[in-house]
Amino acid sequence: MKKIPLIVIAGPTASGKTALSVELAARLGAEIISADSMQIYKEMNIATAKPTEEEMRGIRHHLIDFLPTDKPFSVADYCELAHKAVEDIASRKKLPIVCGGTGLYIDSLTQNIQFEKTCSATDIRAELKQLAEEKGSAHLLEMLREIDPETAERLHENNLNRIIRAIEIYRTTGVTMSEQIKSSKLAGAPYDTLMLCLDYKDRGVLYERIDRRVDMMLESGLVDEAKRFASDPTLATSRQAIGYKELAPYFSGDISLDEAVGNLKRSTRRYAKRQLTWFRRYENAVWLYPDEFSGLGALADKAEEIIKEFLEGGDYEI
RNA sequence: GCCUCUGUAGCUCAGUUGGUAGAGCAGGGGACUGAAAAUCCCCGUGUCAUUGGUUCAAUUCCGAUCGGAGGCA
Repeated sequence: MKKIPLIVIAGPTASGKTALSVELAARLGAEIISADSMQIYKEMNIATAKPTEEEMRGIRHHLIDFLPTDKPFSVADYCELAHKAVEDIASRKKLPIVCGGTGLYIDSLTQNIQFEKTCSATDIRAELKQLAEEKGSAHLLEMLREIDPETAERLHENNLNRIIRAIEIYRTTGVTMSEQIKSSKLAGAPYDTLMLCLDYKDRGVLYERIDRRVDMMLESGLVDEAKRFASDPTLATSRQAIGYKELAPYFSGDISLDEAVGNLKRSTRRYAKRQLTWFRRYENAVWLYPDEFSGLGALADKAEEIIKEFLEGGDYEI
């Protein structure tokens, strides 16, 4: 059976993914599927740098701006929706472009990771967290060792979130994490994927873009937006967004706005670095460096050339 | 002009009673399978301002020079 071709545009925050993906979609008649764990939420517009109507230039975008901020969401949910979106786009003979900075989402989609059916496990999570506070995270790691020694071996004692998650998986599904990982790979890759990654030859240029973008967010009203989300403890996921949690200490009067903005820029830089670390392990990725091109047009020319070459090699009905 | 203090990592500063140096922050690298913008791990060679002297040995002691800060005129 013929596979669906999938173009992925990945890169750190503020690298110019949105502009490039829209330009390419316009040229190729494609549609865009976002792979961004925060742009999924409604109302969180400024901090997430969600593309505006103007920036989308009439290109159809999937999986942005659809979820209420109090709703939890997970990779499994993302994969379910994203696979549907890919099928939908392909059925209309259009090219799907996945664009985003959430590496976990990109990998789970392109590698077709299978997730066990399970409901939310917030009660188990809370119980384990309580236990960790009483007996320490080393104790939880030992508990995990009893259940799943292979996973316990890979996890660092301090990485409590992961330890809890591994125990949680076993308790809710009866399958250990290492078993789940093994079986999740059996399905194989469902798409022919072309991975385009953005980075800057000069890291300083990326960091300047980040600083500038944060300043623009502030001018657009980031402080007001953050006020609505930063101090609401019921918003488990959405309030973790970079841009909200850094401003929270300013709202509580603990630090000045200048200091909070400095922290926000630093958090964004560190995030960009983590994203690059994730993408660097892609073996077949084609890397593009915007600071080596004269502008968006030239960058898109190059990307378009690579994509066309890729599509010609596959005899697709797109 | 005189006096005092000061010059060590990108920044703020420790330190070596003389045997060429280490913290915090910044920064860099890495991991990643249901919270992932989350979570976690690892990484410190730098003309110790310049220059002359004392010494087996000077970043450390002494002198001069050049920066910086403060005080007195």
